[in-house]
Amino acid sequence: MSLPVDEIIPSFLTTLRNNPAVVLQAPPGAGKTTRIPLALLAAEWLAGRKIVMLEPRRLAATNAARWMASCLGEEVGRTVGYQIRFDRKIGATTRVEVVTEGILTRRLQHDPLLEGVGVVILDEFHERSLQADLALALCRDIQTGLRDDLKLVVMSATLDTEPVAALLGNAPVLACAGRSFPVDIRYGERDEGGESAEAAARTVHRALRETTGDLLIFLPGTREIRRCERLLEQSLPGSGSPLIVPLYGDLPFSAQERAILPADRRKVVLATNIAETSLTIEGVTVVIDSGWSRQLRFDPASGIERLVTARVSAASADQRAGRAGRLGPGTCYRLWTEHQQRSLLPATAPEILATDLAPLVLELAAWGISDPAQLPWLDPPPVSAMAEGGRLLQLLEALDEKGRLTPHGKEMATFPLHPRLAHLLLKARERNLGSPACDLAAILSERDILRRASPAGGREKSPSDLLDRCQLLAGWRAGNRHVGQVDVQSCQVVERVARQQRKLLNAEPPTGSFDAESVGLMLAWAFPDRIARQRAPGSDRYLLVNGKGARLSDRSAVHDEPLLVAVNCEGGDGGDGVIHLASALRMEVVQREFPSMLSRKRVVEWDDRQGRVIAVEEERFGALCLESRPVKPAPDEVQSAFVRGLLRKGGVSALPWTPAAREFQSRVMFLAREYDGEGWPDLSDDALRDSLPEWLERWLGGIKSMGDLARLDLLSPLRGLLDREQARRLDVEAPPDIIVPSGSRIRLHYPADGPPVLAVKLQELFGLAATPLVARGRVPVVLHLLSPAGRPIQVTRDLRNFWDVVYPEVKKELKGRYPKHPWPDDPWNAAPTRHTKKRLEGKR
DNA sequence: CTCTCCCT
Repeated sequence: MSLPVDEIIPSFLTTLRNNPAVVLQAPPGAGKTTRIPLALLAAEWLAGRKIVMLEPRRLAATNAARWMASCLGEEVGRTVGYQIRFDRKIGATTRVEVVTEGILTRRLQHDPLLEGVGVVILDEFHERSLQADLALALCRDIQTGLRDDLKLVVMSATLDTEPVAALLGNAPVLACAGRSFPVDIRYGERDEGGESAEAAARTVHRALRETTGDLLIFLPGTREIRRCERLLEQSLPGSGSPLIVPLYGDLPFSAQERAILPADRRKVVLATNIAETSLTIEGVTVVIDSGWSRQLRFDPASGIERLVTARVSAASADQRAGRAGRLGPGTCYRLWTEHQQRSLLPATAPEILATDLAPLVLELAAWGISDPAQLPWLDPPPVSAMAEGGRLLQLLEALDEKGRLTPHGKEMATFPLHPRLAHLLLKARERNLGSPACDLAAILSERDILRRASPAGGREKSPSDLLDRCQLLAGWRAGNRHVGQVDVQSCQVVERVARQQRKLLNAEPPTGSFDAESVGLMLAWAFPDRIARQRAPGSDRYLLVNGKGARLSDRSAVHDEPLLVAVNCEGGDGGDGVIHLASALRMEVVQREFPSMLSRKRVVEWDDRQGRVIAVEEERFGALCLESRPVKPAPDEVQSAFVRGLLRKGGVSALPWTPAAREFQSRVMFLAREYDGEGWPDLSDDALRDSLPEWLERWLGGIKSMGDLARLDLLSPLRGLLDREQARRLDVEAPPDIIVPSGSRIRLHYPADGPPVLAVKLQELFGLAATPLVARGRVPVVLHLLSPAGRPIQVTRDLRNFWDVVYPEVKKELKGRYPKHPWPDDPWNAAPTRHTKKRLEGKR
């Protein structure tokens, strides 16, 4: 059978012979995965050296190897073999080795010269997995270093090939056509927003009318799949209706098979991204794409990942649409508009830009590199995520304080596990906890063995979600049939991983006995940055070591633990994160196991609730306070804590202001305005707040509570802000009051801006011609002239003019309204008074 | 109101 790629094979072989690297761009169905390695097998210039091909998935690796072997009429493991985790079919005569990503990385680390290998092929490179990017960087490093005879082939379906060709020293690019059928793309008429399940269900009805063949619906996650499934079951008639089948990674194998294999009637498959690349479904001619998928985001600040529902990229949408054109012409309904299509990102961000890079930092350190700029990258690993990865590796003792690989880190790098779990195993070995650690690490690294089906609630409380799972695994191993809570398939996978680790660690066979304390300890080794302290007794809110907040999920069996390890923690959108899996941790264990991370801190603080200064010495673990005991504070500590508390509470307005103190303040502020630049202190509230410790602290001796403070005379500290000369001038130039002609002493009011105000009954000023002056005679006061009842009559700064012009006008009306008071025709020569006529006469 | 997918 001939395939499209056959046409370019001769030119591919000569180009690769003459160049160190070639980029091959070919869409799915071109036949590159099987034809290229077989073609190289015949190339004499390879002189019998091996061909290693990288595949992103195990199934793809074994299928490719089996197909090539059958093309040669051989069994797998003779000329063509493969190696994936737990399965190796490679013999002495094998020349084509198909391997998955982790295998290639281990092999490169173990054999950095790639002895006996002539070509490395990176298949499906457009998927841009972290491991593939790393493999390319390391292979190119080998090629430009010690092995200039090594050939590299990058095969890609949709990637724009220029950047990778440039990275490989302007490698030639060969392209060939694919073999797929046209797909009719039908855009939606409006933006469906986030309601993808509803929109998808409606479109299923439409597609069932308009098309034939099976339907594949892409939805972001299980929640939407379940919702869409319910909607369709309610709206489709029972008999003759199509088969509705969900498909996602957490489903047991048998349920996945039901979705993939042909059915006896029309089929509607509701799937996640799993159907985009990993699984191919027989008989699909119609695709409905919601346009959304769940994507992982990594927050370098907290080292925590979170899943978001985001728009797919244009490349992803094309890949999804292509799923309808494998058998014959197909149809794809896109639940977004043609207009929105233009705003899609061209491609999904490569994994290296969006994930935890601690494993990458360890691989690079093992390769002998501390600065990633020493290697070629299509997208350099982000500096912040690399730094966070380095910090974590230091916590895990894999790197020393200078970022160099330690012997412990070197051993960690040999384990097929995340560095957290490799560290857990090595620490556990020292403590004779090897076998339980292997179980724990296996559970943490594989899919959850606990069945998710049961709704929230109904689960027993437990000190540890992980202790529960370890015990369930032990029960399954012992053949307990009542373990309906576990997924048998997941247990088998976990057991295989655990067995591999026991072998690597030289650990005892599993005993099945676990205790909460050692599970907590082991988890604290692996997740020292996820230790969390309960905010208050009984609360489900926690504070993590890194200072971030998190809330215990209802799905966790852990409840009301003062200290725990937040093993699976999902970052929140600014607010609290969610802890999905947790394990209790004993205080003494932290104190014993992490002495270098503990610190003591004396805290003297104002406590609002108790209304007094409290002093404690805290034992801290990062941002967490593990223990605090009361201490006796020094007087100066109390005072500064008090001031800080005051400032927090409400600034200077929280001080015990009296009218006299406020008046003093405003008088000084008046003079400071009048004599700007002559050294008067700024007594505004803002300035007082900023200098609170300096001017108030020494007056706080013996004050321990708000009650004590209320008895403080604020005038004294405020007076302390003036020097002797200023105090003298204040009394003269901004007097608190003025004696008016009637003999009354009247308060002057000093407003925040403008001149002072004298509010006085006008009769008390009879005979006075000149407006009173302050500030060495510079500033006339503002007179608020009042009626006998204290009502305002006139505001003026020109008293003479008032008597001459205004008084004659208003006198008549005042006389009518206040007949008992004197209203002389000649105010210049009348006696000033605050009394009525009668009293004046009586007095006389 | 739950966790997309893949790999040593």
